[in-house]
Amino acid sequence: MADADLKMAELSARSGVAVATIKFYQRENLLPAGVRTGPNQALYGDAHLGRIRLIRGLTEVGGLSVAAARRVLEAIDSELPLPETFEIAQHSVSEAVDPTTVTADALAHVDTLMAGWHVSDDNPGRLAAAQVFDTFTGIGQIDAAGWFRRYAAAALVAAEADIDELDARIERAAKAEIVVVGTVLGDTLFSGLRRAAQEHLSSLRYSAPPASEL
Amino acid sequence: MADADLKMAELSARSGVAVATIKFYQRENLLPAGVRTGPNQALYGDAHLGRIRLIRGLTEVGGLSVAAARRVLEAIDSELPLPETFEIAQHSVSEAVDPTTVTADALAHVDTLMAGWHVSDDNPGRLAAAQVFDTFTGIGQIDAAGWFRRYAAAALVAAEADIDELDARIERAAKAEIVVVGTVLGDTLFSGLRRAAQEHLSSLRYSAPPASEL
DNA sequence: GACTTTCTGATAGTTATAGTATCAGATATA
DNA sequence: TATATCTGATACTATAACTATCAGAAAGTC
Repeated sequence: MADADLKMAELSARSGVAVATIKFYQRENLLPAGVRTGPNQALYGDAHLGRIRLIRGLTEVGGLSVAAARRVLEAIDSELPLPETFEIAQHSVSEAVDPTTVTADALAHVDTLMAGWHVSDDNPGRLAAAQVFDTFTGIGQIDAAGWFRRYAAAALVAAEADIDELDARIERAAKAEIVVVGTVLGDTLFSGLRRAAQEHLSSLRYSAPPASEL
Repeated sequence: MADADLKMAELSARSGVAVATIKFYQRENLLPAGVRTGPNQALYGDAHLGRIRLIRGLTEVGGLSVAAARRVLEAIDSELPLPETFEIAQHSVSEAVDPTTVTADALAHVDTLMAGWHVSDDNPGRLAAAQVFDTFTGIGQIDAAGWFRRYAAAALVAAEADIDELDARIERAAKAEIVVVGTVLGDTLFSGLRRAAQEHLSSLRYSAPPASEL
């Protein structure tokens, strides 16, 4: 597919994003400038269209702020080693948790869930999970049915899928993009599928099955 | 534990939330007024402290907006049947997806993942998952290692844990709270644990294990 | 019992985010 | 030639989530 040579108005029409918003993304360094053909003319290609779609996916679907989207896009564009790209993506999907605000008890419980896992003490996910534990117990709830342990099992399944999907890519650019997209959109995908699964399981458990299934 | 009879300054100190912010939550109907002891005096109890902790958990840990937090708190306080409370919680954790913006292809793929599940066509999670699929394919990525299918399996594990945790409660108030907290904080918990699992698995796969483990 | 502190609800102001809108000049198109 | 469209720069807007100030009134302190 050859480059489409789009003008700004066409780029806007095809992406469904307003011209002023595209200019805003350029100002914010999320989107490179077009190919200049004069002091006030420029052309855009399929790469720009794809980038706009990625930006909207990260912000609208993934819930990233524009600032966070800029950080992960820079990580994709850079020639950083993959583990660094991974780390930037991980830090961008949620705010950093101040380690002093979580209790030692919560961290101990989370570490029990992750027994046998090789996870560094300052892994942001470990702290976030501990924060959930503190909130849970802080409002007087207890984990009566192994909720935390079973979420750890689910997380392991998803993380295996993430790593396998990464392994299926050969080029660095593709790997970097899947790291970012998988990290950011994985949370959205999971929460959507979990909501569907909740409806399924609660209808199974609390409703009488239709006669045809008896 | 008897009611603590806190004044505003003490409530603020114990919760770690500024007085002006607590007043803001009262204005916004997230937090009930205290027990009046005069035209410009009032006392607060443990219930207020717990409610503030719940508000902060929903907003800071769960990422809910104040408006969304108000909706789920109202659902907890109401005498609505549990399925309705569930639905309000589900709709509050993420923005509604316009069904006309997702492709039929994406919906078909998502429905394949959920084969055998009893899920209504307008389940918000089904639409959110389809939106992720569209974003994924829209930037030219393909699902090379069964990423979507494996996420569906993980979601089922988590949803089972959710339902079992709900079943472990007897009183309506406790059930309503766990429905909301589980729905809202479940996403945060999963994403944290997934990030930890990613570090674990990538260290397993890409680093030489220490000599002691050989 | 005077004096200082703290309380109340009401109102107004602040900061950050994510765009939108307008403009002046220059270029493309009919 | 006339109209439409482009460029970058600048200014404006809307919303969210607080945060600050204020005028009484009550509480605590000596």
